[in-house]
Amino acid sequence: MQTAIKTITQEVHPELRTATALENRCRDCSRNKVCLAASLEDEELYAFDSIVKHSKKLNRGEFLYQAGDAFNSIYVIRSGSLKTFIVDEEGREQILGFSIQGDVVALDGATMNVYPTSAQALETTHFCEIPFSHYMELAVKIPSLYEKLLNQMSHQIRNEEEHTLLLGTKNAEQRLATFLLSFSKRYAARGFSKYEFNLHMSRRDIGNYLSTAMETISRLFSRLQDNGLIEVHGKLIKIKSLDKLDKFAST
Amino acid sequence: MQTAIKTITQEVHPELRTATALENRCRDCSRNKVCLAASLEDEELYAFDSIVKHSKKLNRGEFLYQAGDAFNSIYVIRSGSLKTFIVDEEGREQILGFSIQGDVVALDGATMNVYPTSAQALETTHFCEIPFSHYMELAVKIPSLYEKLLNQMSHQIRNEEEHTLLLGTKNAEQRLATFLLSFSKRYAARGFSKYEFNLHMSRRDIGNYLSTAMETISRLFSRLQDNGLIEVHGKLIKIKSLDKLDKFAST
DNA sequence: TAAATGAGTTGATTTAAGTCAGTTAAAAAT
DNA sequence: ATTTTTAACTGACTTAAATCAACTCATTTA
Repeated sequence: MQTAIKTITQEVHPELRTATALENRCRDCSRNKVCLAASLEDEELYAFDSIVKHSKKLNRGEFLYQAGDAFNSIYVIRSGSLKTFIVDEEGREQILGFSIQGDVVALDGATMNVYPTSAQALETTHFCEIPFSHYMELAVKIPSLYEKLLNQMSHQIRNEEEHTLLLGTKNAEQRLATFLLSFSKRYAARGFSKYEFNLHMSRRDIGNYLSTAMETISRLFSRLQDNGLIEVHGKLIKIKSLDKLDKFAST
Repeated sequence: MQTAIKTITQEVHPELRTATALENRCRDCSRNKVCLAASLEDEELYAFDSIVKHSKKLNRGEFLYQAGDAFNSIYVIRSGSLKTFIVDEEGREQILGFSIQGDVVALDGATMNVYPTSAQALETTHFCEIPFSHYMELAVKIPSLYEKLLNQMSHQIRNEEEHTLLLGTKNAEQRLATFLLSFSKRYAARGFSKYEFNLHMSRRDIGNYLSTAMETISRLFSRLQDNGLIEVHGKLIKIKSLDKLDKFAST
């Protein structure tokens, strides 16, 4: 089951993948429809472009920022993935979310002096960095930038609410099924397959996010597989029946 | 234990309490330092004032809005309290938070067509209503209004994150202790006693918010009381030792 | 290429908290 | 005031998931 079958799921859209090297300007970027730059006019896009640093890269395990670091920038993920987490007084880690391509991260730090949480790459990950003070200066001239940010933030609030709903109303199996469905939807929304994808985080991370012991996560993956709902090949997950998984998730 | 000793805790600041009837304008409002109106110049405050409806009132159990209602306004609580919650596909309710005086509510609906969650009064509660579209129009002229909103939203994100941390890393007793401490802090920040206050929500609601059965909440109140950390008189809670409660909460 | 380290899986056992049930206390309704 | 209804409390018992432990597989380092 641990056979390292490397999926090519992330590569079904070569124009997205290979574009990375070329896209040093927002106007050329294949993601400028979903990014904070979305729906800006030519001239506005040019101004926006000029405040963005386009080529930040992290390897697996490296931090984008850590709780306590001076807050300067927010980030948009161009490719790859990361986890955001918080550490309590006793040193216990709590994962708050997993961010993938197109997601804006560090919004919880906006309007604070330091990042309140940490963000760590789960694989090689490319970002655009947006210095927040520059963004806010530009927003005075282009109010739609304020609106984009508000939009992103209210969505982030919604995500946190859904996470709370997940933890509060569902048992471990339903939580895992919901987790898988949520990744399926997010990948689909980005043009990738909703039936197979890599979960780059560890089983421990999934368990932490779902408030469930790693061992239980492992057992549940096996059970879902035994029931024919999914196929598990290490980090590669194939969903055999979205419908059935959906029933498992809610009932 | 259930003796209905009505506390006067909420009334230690008569100027705050009695002000309600008089405060039909932001400039006269005792809360204009903490509200979205905070730090506006005279003229700006006047403009802001003109878009606000100041005298919305709900009785216990009445809804401020329900999930699915058309989104129009955000609200600031002038006095009283409410719970916000979400209902899942199966009809299970999940309480997301409790809001008290000075809190801004409905931010998760901003930038959506309908409220994604519901808000219900826990007692007689007074609000200012702020039509969102008017707010956004005014913000184009007064960019600091955008910043206030962003500020409120990032704080809301932080609150949700802390809630997730609470649910994910602490056992039932620590969760309840943390819950009490959080109310203590919030009341203190508003000029009320940090040692005694009314929890206007039911034990069931507390349990729901903390992902803990109502019966367990009841037992834990008794236990904390037996250990001399708090005194419980129905909904009135007196904290006997903040220090000890703090140790209970984190260790 | 062997050893070491870490991630993941599976089984056995324990436990924190849930559920069920009965009682008491407080509000609400008559 | 008295009854009815609802909320809160407490005890007995059950259970979902955690913990503990042993093992496998994969990846990294020597």
